[in-house]
Amino acid sequence: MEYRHDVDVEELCPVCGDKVSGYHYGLLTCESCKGFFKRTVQNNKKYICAENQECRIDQTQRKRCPFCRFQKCLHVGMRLEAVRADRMRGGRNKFGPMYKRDRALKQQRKALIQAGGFRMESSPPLVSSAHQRDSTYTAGLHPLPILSTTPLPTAQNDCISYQIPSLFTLLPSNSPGATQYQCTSSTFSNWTVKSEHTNICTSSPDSAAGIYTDSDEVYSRPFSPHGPMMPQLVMEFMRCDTDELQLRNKISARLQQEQSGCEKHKNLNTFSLMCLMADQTLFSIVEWARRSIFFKQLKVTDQMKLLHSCWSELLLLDIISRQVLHYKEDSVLLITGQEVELSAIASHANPTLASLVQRGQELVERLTILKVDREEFACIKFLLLFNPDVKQLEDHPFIESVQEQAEGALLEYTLCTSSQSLGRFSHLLLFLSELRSLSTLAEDYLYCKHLSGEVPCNNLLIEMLHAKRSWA
DNA sequence: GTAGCCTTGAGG
DNA sequence: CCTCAAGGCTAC
Repeated sequence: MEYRHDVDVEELCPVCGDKVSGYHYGLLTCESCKGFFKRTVQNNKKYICAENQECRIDQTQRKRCPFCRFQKCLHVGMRLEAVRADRMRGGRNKFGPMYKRDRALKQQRKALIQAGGFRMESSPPLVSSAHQRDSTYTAGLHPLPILSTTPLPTAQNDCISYQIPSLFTLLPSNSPGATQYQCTSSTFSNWTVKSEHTNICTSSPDSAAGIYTDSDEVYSRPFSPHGPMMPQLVMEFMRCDTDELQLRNKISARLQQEQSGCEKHKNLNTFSLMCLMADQTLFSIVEWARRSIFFKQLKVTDQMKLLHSCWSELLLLDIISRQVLHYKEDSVLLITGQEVELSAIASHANPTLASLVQRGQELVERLTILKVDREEFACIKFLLLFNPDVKQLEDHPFIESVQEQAEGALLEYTLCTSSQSLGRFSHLLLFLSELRSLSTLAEDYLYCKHLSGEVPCNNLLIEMLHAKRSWA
């Protein structure tokens, strides 16, 4: 459509295409999608899709599948946290400045269009590219991307029996309903991809952290019925979390299998065992990401870039959070449930490793004093995963928006739970940057060990170690 | 349950 | 004051 002066720029609802009535919950939407989003979030509605969770949502069909409609609302960037837990009317929220910026950008663009006579379709997205990705709901089939990691090195310590995994094979093939992710050729628009719908509305509680079912009662305060509630997004993050006990059993079984499967394993040293454990934990991290809200909406290429960039941070966070949540002075709790005395580690470690452990332990102690909880760790995981600083992301606006949402959710959560929330919030952000620098050191250490042939050939770990260096 | 219109109230 | 994005109300 050619720009006409009497038609305002882009005034169609990104969810259903109806006429926009203003900014609602983070972006310009129509009145009906505003109401639908509000009802869904306020009443904690659960919908089920009767089809394949890929129903087309437009003005005439939007009533047919609330599940897909809500997924689309989330996908285009409507913000759960903009629905007020206390139901207070009127006033302004924190999105005010964002709306203002967006308006200014739209004005600017309108002026440009008027001046240059540009065609509408070629205009770049302003707030989020997500709605444009969705507006083209069928995917062109394009060649699969080639994994741009260096070839796996030959095993110097070839005692590990399982096949070579690649992050790429872990990501798309195993995700149910996500078979449509394909790399788009550069001649096609970046957002020509069939969107996979997240499943947060119907996700079963058993896939979540076990104890957390799905209601507000998790965080509502008995003494204050209208008081702080668990922010919606934090609830979603918790739903994505891995069940610790299940994971413990799975990894313990896997390690036992590895050890009994091969005679040579009998004398696997502690370091090799730790690497195996890290490798298995990485698998669980990839699985967690794969089933997580927002992440599964990304194209595989972006998923890989994000995971390649933050795997060591997530791994380290996994270890640290376990120590904080089950704090025991002077010992380290492994993912298998075993405890190792800190003094034993110190006596066997070389100076580099000892200093890494020391720094990690300091972080654990600080977080233990802060009493950082599962919910905060869940937010931090998303902050690490959705890192907008990663280079060459195809859907950078979406990833940036998730980062902002996760940060907002964490802030809101600390507001609910702490009397000095700002101090707490900035402590947590500080922790984030310290975790990042520590993970870089740990990664370098591991890479050196790998080069000297001391890391067993547990493939995902090594693939990750190589990936970042080949991306760089 | 949906969606159009109404009321509210902080911020400019 | 006015604006406008929240929540509320209600005919359908």
